[in-house]
Amino acid sequence: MRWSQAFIPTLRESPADVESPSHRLLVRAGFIRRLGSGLYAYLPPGQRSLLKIAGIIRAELGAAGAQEFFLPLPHRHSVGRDTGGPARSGDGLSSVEDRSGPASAADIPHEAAFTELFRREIRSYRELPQVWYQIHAGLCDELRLKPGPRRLRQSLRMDSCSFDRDPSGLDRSYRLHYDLLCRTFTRCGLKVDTVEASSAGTDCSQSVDFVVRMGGGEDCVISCSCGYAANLECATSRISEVADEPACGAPRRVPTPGQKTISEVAAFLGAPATHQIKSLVYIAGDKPYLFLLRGDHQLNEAKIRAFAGNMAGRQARPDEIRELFGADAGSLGPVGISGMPIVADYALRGRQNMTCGANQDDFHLQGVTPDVHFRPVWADLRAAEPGEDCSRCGRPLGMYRATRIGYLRKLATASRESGAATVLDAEGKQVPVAVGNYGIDLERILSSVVELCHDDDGIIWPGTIAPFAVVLTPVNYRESVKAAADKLYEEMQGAQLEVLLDDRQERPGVKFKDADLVGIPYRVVLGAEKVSRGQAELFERASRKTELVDLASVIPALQSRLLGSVPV
RNA sequence: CGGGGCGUGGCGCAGUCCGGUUGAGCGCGCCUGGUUUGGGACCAGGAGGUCGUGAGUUCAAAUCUCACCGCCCCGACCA
Repeated sequence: MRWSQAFIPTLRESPADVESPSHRLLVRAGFIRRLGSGLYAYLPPGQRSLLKIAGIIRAELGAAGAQEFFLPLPHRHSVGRDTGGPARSGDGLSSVEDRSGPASAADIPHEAAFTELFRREIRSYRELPQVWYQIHAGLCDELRLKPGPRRLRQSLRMDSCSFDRDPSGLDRSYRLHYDLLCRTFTRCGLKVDTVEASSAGTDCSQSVDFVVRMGGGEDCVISCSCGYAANLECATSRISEVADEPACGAPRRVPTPGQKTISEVAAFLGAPATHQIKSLVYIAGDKPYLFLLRGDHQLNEAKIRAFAGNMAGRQARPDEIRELFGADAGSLGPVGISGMPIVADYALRGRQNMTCGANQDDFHLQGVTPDVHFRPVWADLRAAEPGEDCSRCGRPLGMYRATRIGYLRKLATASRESGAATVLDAEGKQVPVAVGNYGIDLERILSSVVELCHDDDGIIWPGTIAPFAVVLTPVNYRESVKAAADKLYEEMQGAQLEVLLDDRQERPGVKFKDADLVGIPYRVVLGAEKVSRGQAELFERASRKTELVDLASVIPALQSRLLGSVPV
């Protein structure tokens, strides 16, 4: 490609509203442009890199025996309804309206389409295992969009499904994908961590996220030196012990005028936060839920989804709380409450003689004992926090921010009913198939690499996903230098090197700055003096080191370096 | 969905409070000519704007009012 003909619109200055270094560099280097909130166009350099990533994924999946599909995007109601359930507002699915009907889900989970095909076409256990995948632009109805290429209405991703005849087969498919994702990320130049992921809402028995550590990441990971690592959404920690005074008789109602928060009540009644019950009301699917925690603990909202029909709950409004409890939020408690589920965190189990709201403004109850004065459902609701003790080894937990770029899920076969994929086993009986889901987000790979691999001058691509392998930079595109550049350009193309010839009528400084910004791994510089001696400069972007090479050995030198830079 | 902010050549901004000498400017980029040519050159000339859209107030609106649209931030936390 000749740079004079290429569309690589580099910018000297940064646009406003950049949210991260990767966002700024991808825009400045001409890889992406925003077309709307959460909508980014990938320009030719960006598309080239995305295709490189897709190529790596296809190669790894192909080597593992997976087969690629091309699935339709705007499914009608019928597809996915059986298996994926109806599209609900706020469930992360976009919807569209068209001539053939009212709003229909525009983005049924890929496993719904795969499962549909499987049910129609696969009959016998002898046809298993199957691993099916597609690489496509999926839609996502983000509640909160952010500028930058990581929270999008649309994202390019790989989704795959494995179908096995039994759990041990699923174990193999899962392991296959685990290894394959690891190799894919490594080849893209990323170091990844695997962390336990929330299984809420996805109905799965095992769930792992692949994440890249980075400051601006949208996920939090709780981790421990013993190897425990989990997404904050599902992380746990050891519950600190609290000693209780023995309970005596029925709860006592005490006046607490104007005392609403946990800390106010603690000061007023002398009841420490650890001896209080925190009562939180959520509404999900028009139904109220009462969640109880120890006063010093925080609710993890991701964990409550399992109790709210997997729907996104919201905190109840003040008017709803008053209608349900006859009191305001500062005076709520579980005693005497019926007509709604009461879910209590494990940290309250076995406790006694605690303090909570009396469901009457300005009054609290003391001497309340769970399982005696109210009967909750027990669950893990508490948000783990850094500094608490690891539930495995007892050492203090750490936390870091990260971006999720891939996942593995084993679907729970037992709970799959009418929509389940089945086959006939050796005895001719219908048996459920063990299904796994796996995914990779290609755009996040791209932006994560830039986030982690750049310097003040621009992007530093790993050779595997760079838009071009080498940029050929004649200092002046004239006379002997032009002749040498044209000749070398032809030879590089003949050698299958992805070369960009900077034939623009620009000063050398502009060419160097642009090449650094775009981040092309190698640069071959041709200047009049060196060319007259049959030499060229070979510049490596990552190390910023230059060496003199004979013109005749430029191509072999590049080839050996590029091969060396490809891991696995 | 709630609260706040912004919208001025391709990009970044000033001007808006206090309506009128501002024929709407500046930096970067872009075009032409010339001088340059190893890390974002210089000189001269030039193109490019429904001041987000629509209505209103006024002798007069980028500037004041209302509505709508778009975008950004914060909150509700989503894959």
